[in-house]
Amino acid sequence: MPLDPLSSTFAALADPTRRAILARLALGETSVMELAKPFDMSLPAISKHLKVLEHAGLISRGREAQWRPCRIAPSSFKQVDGWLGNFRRFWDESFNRLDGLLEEMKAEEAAKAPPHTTRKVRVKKEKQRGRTRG
Amino acid sequence: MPLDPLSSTFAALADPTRRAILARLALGETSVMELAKPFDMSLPAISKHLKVLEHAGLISRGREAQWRPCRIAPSSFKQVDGWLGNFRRFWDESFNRLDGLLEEMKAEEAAKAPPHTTRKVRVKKEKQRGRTRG
DNA sequence: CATTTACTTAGCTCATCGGTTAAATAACCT
DNA sequence: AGGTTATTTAACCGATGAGCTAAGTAAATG
Repeated sequence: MPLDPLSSTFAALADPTRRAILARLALGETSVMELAKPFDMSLPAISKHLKVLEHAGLISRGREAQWRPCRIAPSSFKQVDGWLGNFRRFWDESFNRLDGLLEEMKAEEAAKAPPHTTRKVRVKKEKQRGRTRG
Repeated sequence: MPLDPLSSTFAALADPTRRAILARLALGETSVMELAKPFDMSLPAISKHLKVLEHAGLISRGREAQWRPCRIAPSSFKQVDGWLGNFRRFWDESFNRLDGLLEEMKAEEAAKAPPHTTRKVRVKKEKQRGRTRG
């Protein structure tokens, strides 16, 4: 019984070899041989890893003569990011819209009031770092 | 030999029960009993899942009388998000620089109307993080 | 056609994982 | 103290996962 897509994807990402393969592929499409080079591991092992990555939707594979070039496939990454988004507010303080609005209001206010509010402004800027929606 | 932190975290996320637990915890801190309720599963099983989540740095646990309240812990989420960031350009079109510049230009153009002094800053941040609200 | 190159499949081992039940621990409540 | 409630630990089991070697497939090349 196959796992749900998100589970397969996370499972695929839970292996350092596979993450290293993805990191290499982020630099561009390449062959299995090329991908295998950095690892002290048999070729079949790499082949399995690629199968796992493919099944997880993290890579796709083409055919060029005897080579099977691999490349990053976006969709599963996107899904992981989407899932992670449900929790973003826990670490990205400025993610929350209310927070964002508040910060903005403070900024507006601080923009009028000069020097003694500097500290507050700096705090605000730090919180705002990473705020991407609004 | 324990896995590297990122591997443990991804491994922890690769289970639907554990992701459901996290989803519940996103609504707020709660007890093991409460967390176990939705699942057709023994309590020890849940206890194990929580141990995995804790070891993965995804939750932390307190002590209140006989309860061990669980809550989301931000750090590992953050790390996952950070790792994912290396690949964001593959699915988030507005992440890449050219696109970002384009967005900025558009924003500048559209800036005739709205009365925000902080506008420019916000656009810039958006470009940096590469995420815009669609 | 035979060989080389690039991979994949098959079959094995061993460790880990997700689940179980039964028993242990811990704190509260008569 | 004795019991109830909340949770963990122990011991086990079947399935899966990551690695191996050896053999199989597929396409270019001598």
